[in-house]
Formats: sequence, structure tokens, C-alpha cells
Amino acid sequence: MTNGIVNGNVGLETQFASLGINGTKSAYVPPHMRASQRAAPPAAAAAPPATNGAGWDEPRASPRSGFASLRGGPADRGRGGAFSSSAFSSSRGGSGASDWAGSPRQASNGWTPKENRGDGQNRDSPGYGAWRNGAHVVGPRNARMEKELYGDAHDPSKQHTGINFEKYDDIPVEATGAGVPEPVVAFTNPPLDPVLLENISYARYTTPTPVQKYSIPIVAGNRDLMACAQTGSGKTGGFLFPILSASFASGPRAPPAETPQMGYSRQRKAYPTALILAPTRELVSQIHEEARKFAYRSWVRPAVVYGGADINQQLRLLERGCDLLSATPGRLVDLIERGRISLANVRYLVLDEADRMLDMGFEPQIRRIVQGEDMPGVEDRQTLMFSATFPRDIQMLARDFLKDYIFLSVGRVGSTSENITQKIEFVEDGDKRSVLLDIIAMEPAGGLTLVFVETKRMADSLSDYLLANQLPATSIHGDRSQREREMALQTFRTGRTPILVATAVAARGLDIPNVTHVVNYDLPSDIDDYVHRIGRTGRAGNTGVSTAFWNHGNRNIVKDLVELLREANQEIPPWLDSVAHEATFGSSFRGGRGRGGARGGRGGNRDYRSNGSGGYGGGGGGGGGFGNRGPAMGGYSSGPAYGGGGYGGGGYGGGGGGGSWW
DNA sequence: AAAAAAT
Repeated sequence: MTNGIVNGNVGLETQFASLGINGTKSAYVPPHMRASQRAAPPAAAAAPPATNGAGWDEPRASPRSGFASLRGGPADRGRGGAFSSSAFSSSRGGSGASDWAGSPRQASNGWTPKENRGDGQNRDSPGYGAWRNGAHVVGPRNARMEKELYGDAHDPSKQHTGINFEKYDDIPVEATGAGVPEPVVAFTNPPLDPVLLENISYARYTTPTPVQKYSIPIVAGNRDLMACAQTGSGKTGGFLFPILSASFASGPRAPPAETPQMGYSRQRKAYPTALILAPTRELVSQIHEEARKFAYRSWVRPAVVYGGADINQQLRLLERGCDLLSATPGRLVDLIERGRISLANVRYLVLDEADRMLDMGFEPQIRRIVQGEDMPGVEDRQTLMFSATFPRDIQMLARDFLKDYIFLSVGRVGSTSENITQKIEFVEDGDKRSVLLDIIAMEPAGGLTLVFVETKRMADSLSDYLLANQLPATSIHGDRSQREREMALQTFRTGRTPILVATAVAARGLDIPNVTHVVNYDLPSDIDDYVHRIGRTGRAGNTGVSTAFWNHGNRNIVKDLVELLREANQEIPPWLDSVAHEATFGSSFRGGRGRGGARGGRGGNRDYRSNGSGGYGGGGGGGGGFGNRGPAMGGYSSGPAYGGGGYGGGGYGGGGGGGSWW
């Protein structure tokens, strides 16, 4: 896993304005550190950074060690690693069309970049394009970059992935709303830009997934989109393709009037055209990697920011260009506060895994980003929201962020279908370790095994245990440093540690080719989490196996689990079936309550606007019963279809249940 | 109850 530091040319070393101590501008101290900073000045403050007249953009001969500790002292924790001592490199060596105030562009009325920058040769550096005189200038090809972006036969970790065309064609899709455009059936021009089509073919994507078939014309038709789609449905392409395609054609938005001009501002600010928000660092990192593939040779510079990584390094990369920004909310807010990113130029806003972000408590930050900063209003941008479920809080968000949107409901992908063999084994907690060893011993060589546990502590102890048993394991969870997390993913992807023990951080969205086995060492309490987890295997048209350890501590999921297995034509162990039967008709523990009741209504994945249940405030779409069991649509065989009842009934948080979640 | 996320 790269962490976005691989972005092309080796640059000259440059100093950041925000770090320079040159009279008028002192070192930036993030708000949360100001008090302690005053109390204990950073040790390195005595070492003056080299300054120059402008305070920035001066080539530096060598990395300055200790420089990175300037602002944080111990807080830096060595995170930047190799980068921390040379966190400053050049915007000039970079790739050209950046969005910095220092190099303003105009949307379509003919700005000539070389006049502004005097480094015209970089405009045409291989692999990068530019926007010039109101036209898209496509950069020359770059073999090294193509290998890095798209991989080759020797680098399976880059080989994409996730597209199993036969299966995809079975995915039911339903689009509702006013004026739904016809879905496309292929990647073609029109509506897609020829440069994008070329990149798509480099990436070996041949056929659009169902969500892409719909999202492409929807976005191309300047419509907002609310899509209920699970990870693995191709939704990253679903928003990247149309956004990039339109961006290629239309060029950057004109910088806002208050944009400081080059030479007068030392605060260089990025003005992204497209902003993508997602819940986890690994996810935004992955989206960024996809964006790099499809922005190749265009004027669009993808960038990524997320927490846990050296912010100076990220700032340096932002400086190379930031047209399509992928971000986790916290770090983005930080950078906005620092005045390094403005959202004034945003044309496209994407909220990915929106329900997840709300679950994680990001709503205040998301609302601040979308409504409390300088982002254009809902009428002046295009907004795309993706969410696995459509509960009330997401509906509220949709109401506030979207305009006259098209609602797209995409059924579950492969996860529940036959390309994943799902096994459930009865294993008491105390036996799990040894059963896991047995399972791993049976693994064929060459495959990757992903083991999910519930707690960070368990992730550590289990991977230690595996290592102690001479098994090449590593772990990923939220208490590991970002560096360790990325390293774990990288060694897992490449097969150096073909066993990865993971918490929920890795459950959703990550696309790792060649995961042959997912083990639910600890079952989640939520069936959707289960679906996401097993969806890490069986990708790319391959088959996958999933094994879950079940014992009585997992009663809460048993009913949904059996239902799911049945829908997916999986074998259901008789003992499990009877436990499920008990759970359904037996004690009142969960008896009769619909999904989501006790949790306050998960909503379905239905366009509540169209069922006459009375609009947003009306209590439609909360309550129990309906769930989000996508397969009920169209092509799926089993289960009661939506029409039944439940929906729009009960109201929010109503649906019965009671009792403890546990 | 746990996890994740600006520090």
C-alpha cells in the first residue's frame, strides 16, 4: 500500500511558508496544541529554518534533519519516518497544473501557465497534462508511471480486480426519481472523455458495473445522486469516472476572487475541484490510488489527506496539485483551519460510506465541511452520496446536501452469491486459536487469509500467537500507527505476510486481490458487517472461502446469518438452523423484533420519497422490519420484496425490540 | 461493546 507519497517526480527541496520563522510568519501550531506549546516550547525551535525572501519555494540542497520536529516535538512520534527529515520538496519539480493560489487558473478563458510559472517544461512532463488556453492538453505517456499505476504481470498487488462480469450482470439495480437517464452499457465516448477511456483500458476495466452504468449518465446529466450500494459494487469507479470525465472536458473552475495572487501570498492554498470524503484512512488512500489511475495524463491532480500521517508531507504533496482531493473528515478540517485548503472551487462532492461516517460520529465535521466553510451551495455543485443503508440520519443528510437527486439502489454484489463458500463452525472461545491453526495449516499456498476479530487487543494477541507459531502474520487496527497499518497492508497484499489479523478497520471497502479466505474469528454483531467482511474475498471473479466461528456469544446475529446463508444458497449447519429457529420463535430476547429496532432504525435502501410516506419528517423509513437486505430486489430469488409493509411504518426508532442489544 | 477519526 502506498500512502500517496509516490506521486511522481522527485522534487527539489523546498521550505514551507507555514514553517518558516522569518519575522512575520511563525511556525504554525495547531489549535489543539497551542496551550501545551506555550508551556513547553519545542526543542528544535532553536534551529532556525533557512529562510529566504519569500519564505518559500527556495531550492534546498539537502534535507534538514530535525526540521520536522519543529512544530511538534514528541508529538511527531517519528511518524513521518524517512520523510520527516526531508518533508520539504518542491512544487516546481512537481507536475504542473496545481491549484495553488500561486498559480491561479481560469476556467475557460485562456490562461497561459508558463507566463505565471516560468517552468513550462513541467507542464508537459510525461504522465501529466495541463489545462491551457481553455483546452485540455493531454500529457505524453510515461512508461514508468504506467507500470506504477496499473501494475504488470510481475506485480499482482496492483492487478485489479473486483470485476466479475457474470456476477455483476445479476446485480439488481433500481433507479428512481425524476428523469432518470438511460444507463450506459459500455465505456464509450460519449459520454466519457477519450482520455478517461484510455485510462480505463490501461486499468483493464472492460465493462461498467451496474452502479457505473447508471452513475455515469446521471452525473454526466448534471444530476445529484444518492446511491445505496455496498462496497465492491464498483462505486469508486462509479463516481470517479463521470467526475473525471466531466472535469477533463470542462477544466478547472475559476479561482475565487479573493484568491491571493502569486508573489503576494505566502499562504498557498489548494482549491480542489472535486472532494471525496470517506471514513477510514485506508479507504481514502485506496480511492486516491484509483483516482491516480484515471487522472493519468490529464490536468487533474489527485491528492489525499488523512490523519496519522505526517502532515507536512501531505502539504508538500498538496502543493504539487490538488484538483481531486480524497480526505478523511478530521484531517481535512485541520487543513481548512490552517488555511491550506479552500473548498470554494468544489464542483463535485462525494460522500462515500456515508452511513459509516455517521456511525463514526463524523456528522458535525461533515456538516461543517459542507455547510460551514466556503464550499459552494447545493445548487452550485454536484453531490453524490453513497451509503450501504439509508436510515433516517442519512435521509436528513441527503435532504440537506442533495438537490432533486436520483436514488439508486444496488443489490449486493458477489458477497452473498455462490462465488464465496461460507462455512460456519461451532467453536467455543477457548478453542478458537487451535481451530484457526488447523484452518491455516490447510490453506493452499499462495492465497491470503484475512482474520477478523472484534477488538484491537485480540488483534494484537492473536497475531502474536500466530507469529509464535511460525506463521507469517501481521495485524491492522486503529491503535497501530498509520505507518504500521500501511506496512501491514502492504506486506499482506504482496504476500510477505499472507495472514492478516484485522479489526473492523479493514472490514469495508478495502480491495485486496487474492484474498482466498476470510475467517470470522469473532463474528460481528451486525450482519452487514459480516457481509462486508466476507466480501474481501471472492473478488475478481475468483472463488473465495469464508469461515466463521460461532458460539452462543453470537446469538445476536444468528437469525440474519441463517437468512443470508439461505439467500446465498449456502449450506446451513442443522445446529445453526435450530438455534436460529429458537432465536426467532423462542425467548423474547430478540423475538419478533425487526432488524434495527433497538438500534434506532437503520432504514432500508429504498427511495422513501417515492412511497408516499410523507417525506422527510414523516417518520417514513426508520423502523424495523425492512432492513436493508438488498437481495430482495429484482433478480434475487428469495425473500419478501419491499412492497410488504414495514416500510414507512413504524417511524424512527420505534420498531419493537427492547431489551439490551447484547 | 468496539471501532474509527485531527492530536
